[in-house]
Amino acid sequence: MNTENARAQMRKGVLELCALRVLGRGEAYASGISEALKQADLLVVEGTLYPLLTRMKNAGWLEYRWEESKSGPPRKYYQLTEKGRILLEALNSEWTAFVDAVNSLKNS
Amino acid sequence: MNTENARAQMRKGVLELCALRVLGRGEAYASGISEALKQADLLVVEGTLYPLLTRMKNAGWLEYRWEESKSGPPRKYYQLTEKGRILLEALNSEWTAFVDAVNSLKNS
DNA sequence: CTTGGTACTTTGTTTGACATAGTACTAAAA
DNA sequence: TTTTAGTACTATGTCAAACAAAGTACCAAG
Repeated sequence: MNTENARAQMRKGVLELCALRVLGRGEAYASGISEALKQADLLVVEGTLYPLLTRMKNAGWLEYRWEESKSGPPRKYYQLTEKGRILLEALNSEWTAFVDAVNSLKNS
Repeated sequence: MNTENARAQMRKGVLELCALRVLGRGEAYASGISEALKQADLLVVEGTLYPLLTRMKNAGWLEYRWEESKSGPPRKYYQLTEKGRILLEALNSEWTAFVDAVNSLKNS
């Protein structure tokens, strides 16, 4: 096992939070979100991101609109719903508590 | 979806790190590790912890010795191997980088 | 009208946590 | 002695979700 694998494992647990955080900045489409995660060294592949967005949309956290593109097929621009915004706040709190919990194991 | 579920998801990605951190303090057996994780609000169930320890032992990160108990069957006391200690250091670094990465998504 | 690039979709595989039941050992109660 | 309760470890099956890979659709440039 390499540590690359370890980061992949860690990533899994917070993918939703990460995607929501990106969308918290404003609407975006899949490739844009993917790009933002890549910038943060939290790369995910298509086969993960698209189903994730669909799940979150079905859960009522996101909604989308189609927008034409000059360089290819139309894009689905996602944005947070009110419900999604509330969830994001809750997940942010969870994340902080979680990080503290893991860090508390470090010593002693 | 409740946020309790969210924490469960987050937990999954770092279970190995958490178990290794507990063992970094000194040898321990399954119930002791479970107790330590519970203290940190990172509870895992038997069906998760035992297979995890076995996987890590098979990977060469842990070894164990049997010790008799006055109140029940003998216990497997696990401890880090040299390989496990090196991995723990690497995972600690990964963890820090990972937390930074997720936090970098928070604003802008 | 074919080629290349982009965007989204679909299907199958794999991994690992979890639930549950089962085995084994000890000590104390009936 | 036999039964019961508590503790520790093991084994089996299920499920969710990330991932891999192939497919569909749209556009523009050659």
